[in-house]
Amino acid sequence: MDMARTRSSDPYGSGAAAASAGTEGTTTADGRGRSRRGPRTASMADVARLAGVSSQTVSRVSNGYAGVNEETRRAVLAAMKELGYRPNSAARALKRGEFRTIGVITFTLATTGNVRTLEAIATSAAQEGYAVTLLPVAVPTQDEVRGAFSRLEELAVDAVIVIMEVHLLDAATITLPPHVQVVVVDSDAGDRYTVVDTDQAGGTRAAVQHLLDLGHDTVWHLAGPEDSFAAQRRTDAWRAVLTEAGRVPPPLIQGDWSTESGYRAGRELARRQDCTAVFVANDQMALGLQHALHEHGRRVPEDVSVVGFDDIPEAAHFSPPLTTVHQDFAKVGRLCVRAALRKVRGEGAERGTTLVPTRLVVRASTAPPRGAGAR
Amino acid sequence: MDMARTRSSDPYGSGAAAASAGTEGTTTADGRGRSRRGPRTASMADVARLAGVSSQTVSRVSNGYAGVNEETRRAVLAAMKELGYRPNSAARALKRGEFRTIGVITFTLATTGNVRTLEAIATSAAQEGYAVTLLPVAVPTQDEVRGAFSRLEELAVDAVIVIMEVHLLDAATITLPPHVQVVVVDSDAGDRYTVVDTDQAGGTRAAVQHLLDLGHDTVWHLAGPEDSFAAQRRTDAWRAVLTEAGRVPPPLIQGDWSTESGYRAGRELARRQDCTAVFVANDQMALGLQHALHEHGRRVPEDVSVVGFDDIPEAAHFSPPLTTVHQDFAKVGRLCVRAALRKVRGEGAERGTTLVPTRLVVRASTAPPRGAGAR
DNA sequence: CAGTGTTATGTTTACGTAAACATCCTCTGA
DNA sequence: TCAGAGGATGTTTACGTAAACATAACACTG
Repeated sequence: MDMARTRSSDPYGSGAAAASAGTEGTTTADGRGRSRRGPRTASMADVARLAGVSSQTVSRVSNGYAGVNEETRRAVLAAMKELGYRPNSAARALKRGEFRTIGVITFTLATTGNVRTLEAIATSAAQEGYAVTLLPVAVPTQDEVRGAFSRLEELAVDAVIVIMEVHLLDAATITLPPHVQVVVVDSDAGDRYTVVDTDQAGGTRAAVQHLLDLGHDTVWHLAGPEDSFAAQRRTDAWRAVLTEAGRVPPPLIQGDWSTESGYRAGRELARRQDCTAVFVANDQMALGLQHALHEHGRRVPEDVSVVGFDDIPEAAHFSPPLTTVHQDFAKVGRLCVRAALRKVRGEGAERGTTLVPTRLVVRASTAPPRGAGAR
Repeated sequence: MDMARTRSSDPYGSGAAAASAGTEGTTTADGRGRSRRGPRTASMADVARLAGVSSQTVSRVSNGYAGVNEETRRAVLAAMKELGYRPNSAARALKRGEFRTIGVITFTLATTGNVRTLEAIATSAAQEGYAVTLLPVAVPTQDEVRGAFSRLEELAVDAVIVIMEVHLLDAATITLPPHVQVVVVDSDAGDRYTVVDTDQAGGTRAAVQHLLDLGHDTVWHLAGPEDSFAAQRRTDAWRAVLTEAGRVPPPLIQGDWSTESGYRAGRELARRQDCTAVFVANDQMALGLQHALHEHGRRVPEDVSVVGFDDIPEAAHFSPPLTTVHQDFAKVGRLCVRAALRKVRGEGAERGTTLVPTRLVVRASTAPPRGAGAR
């Protein structure tokens, strides 16, 4: 569509490499080249020779350009098949100046949100013909982040999606070469980057309001780590809703997204008889919290109501099933890829934040406080 | 070490690109090349010109070869910094014939095991200077798998790690070019591929034996999907242990790894009063199972003992905390990368299976059956 | 002080692809 | 019958890097 090309269905689709299938996995160095293993992979020149055409014609067939005689095309395809030809992506990338690859920098795959987003990104990217290269950052220090970016720059990548708190990014960004596009998830830096994020505030409002509507006097909050913008946004919104409703926000409790930290927080909260409702910043912590509450004889939801955030598939099977804020990770991933590719294609590198809406899923972990009937 | 090189600390480490930092994100096409965005990125030739040396000397500095005069080296480094030079990975890959990238084909990131393994792979690979390219397969059909491999072949990848059931791989493999190395997780095809896997049988034996030792007459089994080798292996081992102990294996219950399927299975099992112990093929299903049992008034572990598999971080906070088989995903990932790289480097492409041991973690979801004290 | 290394650097070339340009046909229409 | 228009194909070249092969300068040795 975009040129004079036909973009026919992938010519290397299936059944290639049959010719050399029986070749043993030779580990010796071959004639030319530097100690590469196995029989050298066929190049366009090889195909061209076999088909009796020029390598340019092979290129044309390979890229699906119109204007190749049907007979010639068939001959070339046959030669490709016989030799098990595959385009060399390095040469292609070098020539075209693009890699058809999106890099994803993420800090951890331990949180469901990151994983689900990553999966959606990979799927969307694949649909667009892009591959996804993963760049894990072991420790969330600026040095590490900078190192990741440094590696990424030498990496074959057209755009970068960062699933991470940006303030770690701030100092590191300066080393980014100007042609690499960045999209960020979980950030408030919409003025500097393109940001795609879940509507943290909206989700939080729904969650907290739900608890207030049930009749709870106030709502406690188990927050995510301080350095997460998502966590911070949820905390801010929680405080705002309570203040607007004329309630006094109880002291903030700090977690780190992990189930374990939820458990620790739960042990604290179980002691407080005045705590009847908790908004937890993610489902994993909510699980730990429920565990602790249960262990200390505080029943959910009779004694304490709990609302989570994420709606991981497991949440429906917690004890009790968790009321939580559903995030559309798939959509976040899709939008990230779309934004990244729009940037790559130069179709308006608009900055700003795109918010993906959330939805409150009410299950069995929330109920009116005891004595609410008396009101 | 491996050559006459010094492999000095990365010359592009930090603070590069400062010169062109202020450049607006120009979206126009530049002079040469095809409509690339932004100021063309500096090449070796540019650096060489600025530093007053040949590009080969730049190459030597870039790759940390010894035998470059200290003064020259400094001049080159300064020029690199000023121009914000980054090696072009496509050209590098083309020249060297390798991409420094490992491809990972996986079917889903919904199961903790896959994710944890992937994360470990990415981390190990990064340490070895390799990037990881993710190739999600949407639907587990042979066509899809073949498509993934087809894409992968054109992708910049030196080796492939497959986290998937191999029988899907069987028919698809034929299209793999001979120089791409494959390592498989979760397979019994050790004769054809290099396989790294958790010691499914050992873990299962420990789990089932633990339940028998507690005094249960027999142990039920909630299995993973039929097409998973890991699931199949666990099922086989479960049956073997029971048979060896002279017990009759109860009918098999089929799940699909998901919490939801565990819940459905749990509803079935809750009805059977003769079921006092269940070995569940993964923790996520165990969560659903516990939920269903609880919902139907069957207490864990008083009425029914449950053992899971995986030891996900959440398992310690289930209600009750889950007794489960701990898998060392990190080690699996590391071994995969090591095997893949050994193949890439041609250091013995040994086939065969490497097993990573497991460990039974006893928590609160298992107990003797009621009336066991009467024995 | 010619001979022989050694060290530092430059020149040529090839990796595989695809854009740009150049041919060479075969029609069409006046 | 031939100019001209297209269609089909070939030739040249460049992408950025790095191996292989020069070369030049210098320090020793006997």
